[in-house]
Amino acid sequence: MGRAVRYSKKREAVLSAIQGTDCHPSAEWVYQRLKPLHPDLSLGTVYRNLTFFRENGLIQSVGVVQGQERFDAVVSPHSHFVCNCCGTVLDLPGIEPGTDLDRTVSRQYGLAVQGHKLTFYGLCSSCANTQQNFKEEPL
Amino acid sequence: MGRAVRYSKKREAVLSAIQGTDCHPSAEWVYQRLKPLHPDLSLGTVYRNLTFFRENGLIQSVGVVQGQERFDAVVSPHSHFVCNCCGTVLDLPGIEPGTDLDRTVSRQYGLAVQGHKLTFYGLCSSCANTQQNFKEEPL
DNA sequence: ATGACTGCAAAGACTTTGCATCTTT
DNA sequence: AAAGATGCAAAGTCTTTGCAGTCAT
Repeated sequence: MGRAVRYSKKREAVLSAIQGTDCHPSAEWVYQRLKPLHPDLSLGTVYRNLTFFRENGLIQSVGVVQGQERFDAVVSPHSHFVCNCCGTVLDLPGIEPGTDLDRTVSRQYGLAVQGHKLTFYGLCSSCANTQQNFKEEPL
Repeated sequence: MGRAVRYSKKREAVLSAIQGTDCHPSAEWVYQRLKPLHPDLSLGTVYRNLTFFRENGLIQSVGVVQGQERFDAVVSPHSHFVCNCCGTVLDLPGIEPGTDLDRTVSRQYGLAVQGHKLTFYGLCSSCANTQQNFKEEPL
């Protein structure tokens, strides 16, 4: 039988932190966020719990953005937008690739498809404005 | 004016290595591949050239797979499949999300979309067989 | 009591970078 | 000769892990 799982205040806090934000946080973000409330929290614990939650399907990875893995507490299918400039990650509800594309790929290529990620890249509004300013006031 | 770019044997070799395979290599793979032919090649040079090529649009990043960034010399739009078990990356030509989805996202969310990545995850044929064997012969 | 969870710090893995040297132009 | 490219090794980041102590059941 599988290993028993016990309650822990830190674990609960880590999950709440992720579920309570829409910024698709990194491990470091969660750590910084919880450190004031849990002064003895360690970064290792954050990593261990993120792995635990992902393996148990409570959160999913959005992928690695600018060197840091980002997580999402929303596990229902939806796409993301990543700002190439500041690394902000946004949800794009309603944006999905063609219907049942997983099955299409599975059949067409004979692969055991388990899921997919659709991620858009570009500049968020804020960074787009900054870039514009640079254009208007070249060095 | 921009900085001049000069020819270099190593740079050419790095690009050829990527263009000459469909395995979507990592920096380490390129390094190991070229080391016998260029005994004085350094890993730093591989990284510097990969960055150079990506910034100049000669290659693109497929994303980080099992901790290593993977590259693709095919920069025309196409999707990928990543094996969650062995990390193999496959091209999926012909698989694309809905027509002009970039523009749809751009309009619907007011974002400056520059592109997207559509990646499927699952088990490749080889790993799927292995998993099956495990099922058939449980511990 | 048992064994899961944690803090701490060391180790690991991947990537970047400073500087002297070599190469291209 | 000027400036870009490289080798080497050190440093930088992010993440994982071993171990002893703590906490939940």
